[in-house]
Amino acid sequence: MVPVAEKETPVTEQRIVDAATDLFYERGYHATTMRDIAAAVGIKAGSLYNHYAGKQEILLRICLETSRDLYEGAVAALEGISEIEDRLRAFIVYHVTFHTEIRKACRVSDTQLHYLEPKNRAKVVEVRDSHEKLLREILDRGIKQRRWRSENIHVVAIAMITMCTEVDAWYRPDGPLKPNEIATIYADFVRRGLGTP
Amino acid sequence: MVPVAEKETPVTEQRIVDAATDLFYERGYHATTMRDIAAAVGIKAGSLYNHYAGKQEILLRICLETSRDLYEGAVAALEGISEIEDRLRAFIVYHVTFHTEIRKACRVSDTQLHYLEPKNRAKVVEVRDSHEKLLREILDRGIKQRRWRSENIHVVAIAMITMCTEVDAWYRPDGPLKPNEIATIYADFVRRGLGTP
Amino acid sequence: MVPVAEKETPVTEQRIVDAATDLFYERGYHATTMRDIAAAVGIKAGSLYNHYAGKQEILLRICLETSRDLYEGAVAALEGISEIEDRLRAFIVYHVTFHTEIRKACRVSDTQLHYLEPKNRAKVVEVRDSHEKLLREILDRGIKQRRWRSENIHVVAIAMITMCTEVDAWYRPDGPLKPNEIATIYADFVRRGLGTP
Amino acid sequence: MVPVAEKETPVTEQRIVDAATDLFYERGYHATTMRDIAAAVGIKAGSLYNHYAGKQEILLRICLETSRDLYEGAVAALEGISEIEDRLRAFIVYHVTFHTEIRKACRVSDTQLHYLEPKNRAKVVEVRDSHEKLLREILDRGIKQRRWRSENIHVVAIAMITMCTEVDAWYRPDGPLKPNEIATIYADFVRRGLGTP
DNA sequence: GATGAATGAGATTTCATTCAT
DNA sequence: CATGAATGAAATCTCATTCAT
Repeated sequence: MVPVAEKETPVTEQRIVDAATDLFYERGYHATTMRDIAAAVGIKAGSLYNHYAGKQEILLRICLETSRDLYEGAVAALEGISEIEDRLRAFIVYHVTFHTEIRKACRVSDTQLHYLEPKNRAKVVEVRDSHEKLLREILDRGIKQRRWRSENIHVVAIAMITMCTEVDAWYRPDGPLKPNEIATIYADFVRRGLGTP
Repeated sequence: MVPVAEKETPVTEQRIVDAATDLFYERGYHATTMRDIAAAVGIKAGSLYNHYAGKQEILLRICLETSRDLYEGAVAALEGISEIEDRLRAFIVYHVTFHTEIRKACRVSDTQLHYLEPKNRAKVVEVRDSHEKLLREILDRGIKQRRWRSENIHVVAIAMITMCTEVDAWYRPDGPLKPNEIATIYADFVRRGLGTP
Repeated sequence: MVPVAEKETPVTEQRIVDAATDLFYERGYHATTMRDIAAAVGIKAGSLYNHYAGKQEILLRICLETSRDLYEGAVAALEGISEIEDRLRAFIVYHVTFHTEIRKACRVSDTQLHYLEPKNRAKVVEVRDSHEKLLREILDRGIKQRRWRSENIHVVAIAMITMCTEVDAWYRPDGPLKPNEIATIYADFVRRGLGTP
Repeated sequence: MVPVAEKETPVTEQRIVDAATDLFYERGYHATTMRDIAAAVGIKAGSLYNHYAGKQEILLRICLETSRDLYEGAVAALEGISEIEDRLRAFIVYHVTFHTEIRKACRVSDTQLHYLEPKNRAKVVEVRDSHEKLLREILDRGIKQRRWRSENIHVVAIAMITMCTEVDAWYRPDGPLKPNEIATIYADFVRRGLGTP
């Protein structure tokens, strides 16, 4: 009846994913039942299957979408930045911000990933590999330019990225610090940690 | 028949815990069945109940023992060290080493903790609080002595400890670096990261 | 718009029945879903209910139509034939031919019959009774005329008709024999089998 | 406590198979639920899985056991009989008797066979092929000895065996004829039907 | 101590059917 | 007429746990 029929987003699909994200975050994949998800959406369990083939597919969508958003956002965040230390900082700031802003989806995507069947997991891992490559390229370039200590850079890289990722484990939106403040603190910490040879 | 019956180690109890640790590590608490555990030990599911009251109790034992070992080991590692930077370094080195050496138990203890019933979880959290207090004391003292930047030290502290803990997510015993080498790298990174005001 | 609107064949109804026949034949009534049938027709499950009241009704139509066709065809095939052995032969030839030519519908009608609710099944059974009566009359008349061995004629009758019916279990249109060739072989076999006293 | 501990037959397994046979016979495989079977045995549905991996396995056991018994019994029934017509008669008599005596298992084994998954079905089909070979050998030998009409012997063979098999569709233990009486009638019918060239 | 069998509670999934659009 | 979404009932199967032996 309303004239401006906008592109009708499949709203139920989204509500299911949102509900599932919350529940997987709080209870974990296996401890969350289809009934739980359905109840959170306000439908009956069987109705979920009109939208997703099963529980796996819901988890897959969460993990895949989150990973893609993370990757594509990182690419965009680095665009146009050429100075290597700036690139590293941009990467970290984006990473930390992302993990605080949609922290539940991030946390689910990280901690429940290995409950995906191998085939599905592979799809997600592929995206994540692309993402990790972004960081590695930055670090490698920095090493070539002799900006940082190069010994054990791989270990340090893992430590650093882990630290930034795990922000989703403790950040709370009602805490005293805003996402980008935290991001700055992390970026500073990392820069100092990397030192200069 | 012979009197010299030494303290009979409850060997089956230990084998059950070991098997459960491996399985919880690989599949998670909910995806691991009592039959899985029993099969790994070489007995039947019903027999597990001769040793533990149930699945919860097995997880509880893993989490509690691991947390206690971590805490008590940290206390011991700090003993006799007074200089504040040395204490921090000792704490980190011990923390990282511990998380690499018994990484599966550590990982289970971290990631499966919230599948413990509240009462049981509380027991573990108590120990972990004691452990965290150790670090906080070190940091607080360091700040008083103006050794490090004090702004946002809480955030940095969390970042740091998280990073050291998560070593259990990627460390593999057949990798190129020994636990204490990794520990050193981490300690160095942290020291630089903390900087000086 | 044009007046010549001929008798609009309810084409979808027929396509549904045809698809259902194939599926019931291959998977059985219970293993076939409304979605399967709909997909085979090229519509969605809900649309089936614009044509049939439900799955039962589809099966009912298959069984009832097939039984009626069989019965009415048999009556027609016997028309004008008076000699008793000729009548038996005509009955068998028609029976075998019918069961080869529309073998899937016949097979469904036979093997899935008892998945009809009692009331529906009764409708089909009524038609089948009429059909069986045709054969019994032929046999009884033949016995009166002392054409065949009369001992155990009932058992033999069942054996015979069963044999002719079950042709739908193995006949394939691309086999070496045509329906009426098979029918002849069967008729000959039966005539010899019945023997003469 | 009782001394003469005989070999304890896995009685529950057998009772499950027996109950399932009755139910599959009456309602078909898909219309029979695990609960139905369990109730008939007097246990709960879940307990069935202590004995069989699933519904399939129960059906498989019924089909496989019945087919094997049929085959091995036929081999035994033919043993020591060399005259070709006697062999055919012995085969038919055994076949008919078997299908009347354990008619429910036979009927299930025949009509529900194709609800077995391909792999399982193949196991049963293999046994049935051996069985059919027995008949074919008899017929082929008879043809070589010019005992019977040889034209279309394959069609006649199928018709014959079908007829003998389908006895399980109508025989009732409380009917007027005993299994071996029926068997004799059938054998006579077939002998006459085969005729002599 | 170990075991086989039972159980009850529940999980995921399927599916015929309904109905507003 | 067709459809997408919802539903309720049920089905198969899983699993922690109990217990007699």
